Amino acid sequence: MLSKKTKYAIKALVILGKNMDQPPMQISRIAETERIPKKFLEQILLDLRNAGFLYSKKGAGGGYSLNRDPKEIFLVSIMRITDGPIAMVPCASLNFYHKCDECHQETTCGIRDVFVDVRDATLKILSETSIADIISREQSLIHP
Amino acid sequence: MLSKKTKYAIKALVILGKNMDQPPMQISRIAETERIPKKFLEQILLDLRNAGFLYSKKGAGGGYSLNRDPKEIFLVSIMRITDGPIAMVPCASLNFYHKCDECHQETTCGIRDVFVDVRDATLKILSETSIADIISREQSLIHP
DNA sequence: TTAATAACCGACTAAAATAGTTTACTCTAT
DNA sequence: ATAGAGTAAACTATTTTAGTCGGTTATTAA
Ligand code: FES
Ligand code: FES
Repeated sequence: MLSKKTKYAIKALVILGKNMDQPPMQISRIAETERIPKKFLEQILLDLRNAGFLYSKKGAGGGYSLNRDPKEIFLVSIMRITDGPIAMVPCASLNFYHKCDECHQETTCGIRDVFVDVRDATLKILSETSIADIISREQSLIHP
Repeated sequence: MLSKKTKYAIKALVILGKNMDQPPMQISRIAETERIPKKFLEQILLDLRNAGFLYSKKGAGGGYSLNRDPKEIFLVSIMRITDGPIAMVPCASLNFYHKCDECHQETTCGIRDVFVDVRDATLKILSETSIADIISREQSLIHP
């Protein structure tokens, strides 16, 4: 299951993606419109900022805005920041690899072999889908 | 991440799949060979039995064996028993659907739209891969 | 028929991950 | 100066996962 953290992150980025040409938006405003606990969202946006996705400005009139084109922010990158690995077994993870403590020898593990395929299929979609894509998918769903 | 429960379930079914023509195998033997906590494995095998995948026999000389062809036991069915939903968001689950409490209207949700695609890709692999496939993949990995 | 074996069952506990909250600090515009 | 708004670390609560415990029931073999 996707964590709430990841879901909130995507929602925040989508809102900021629709806010591109306007002045920065405050955490409290995002939190209110999406009904996300403010302090929790604060942590999440900070992570995204430290990862380079967001620009932030302190003080009056400050807030957050996207630091790059929403077409270039892909779900896979967000999920790696908020949830960590994409793969369902640690031994199949590209960015968070570690040995499975339950399996004796990973090179001949049939489970790993299957879940590498699952990872590839998932990764293909998540690394092709951007915040801009989510926004345009929502548009298509509203006006079919 | 795949739970240990699911991983243990697959491992147990693989062992039993290799044991098809022999007398039933005891929990304790499976637990020892795969280093799975016995009492935990007991629960898991019981679930698989109640779902109709295993045959069990009590008393001396008893144990567990597969109740059907390993070619007909697919990962998707096992995972649904041990972990529940395949989809990463509840609103995209076929067998364990429920509303997302974070999203206002599911019909126009862009996140859901993407994760339905992810579910389909995952589901395709998991519903095509059987215990027999895992066994033969392991053979291929051992003798390339 | 009794003892041993092995699955069955429900309730309990421990540990880890997730989802937050609290408190205090720093920067910026007015 | 002061109010607005992000930064940061530490703390707490809740939920999920991963087990454990103690006893019951069915089957076989001596
Ligand atoms: S080695 Fe990772 S699943 Fe077996
Ligand atoms: S409705 Fe389920 S992710 Fe939005």
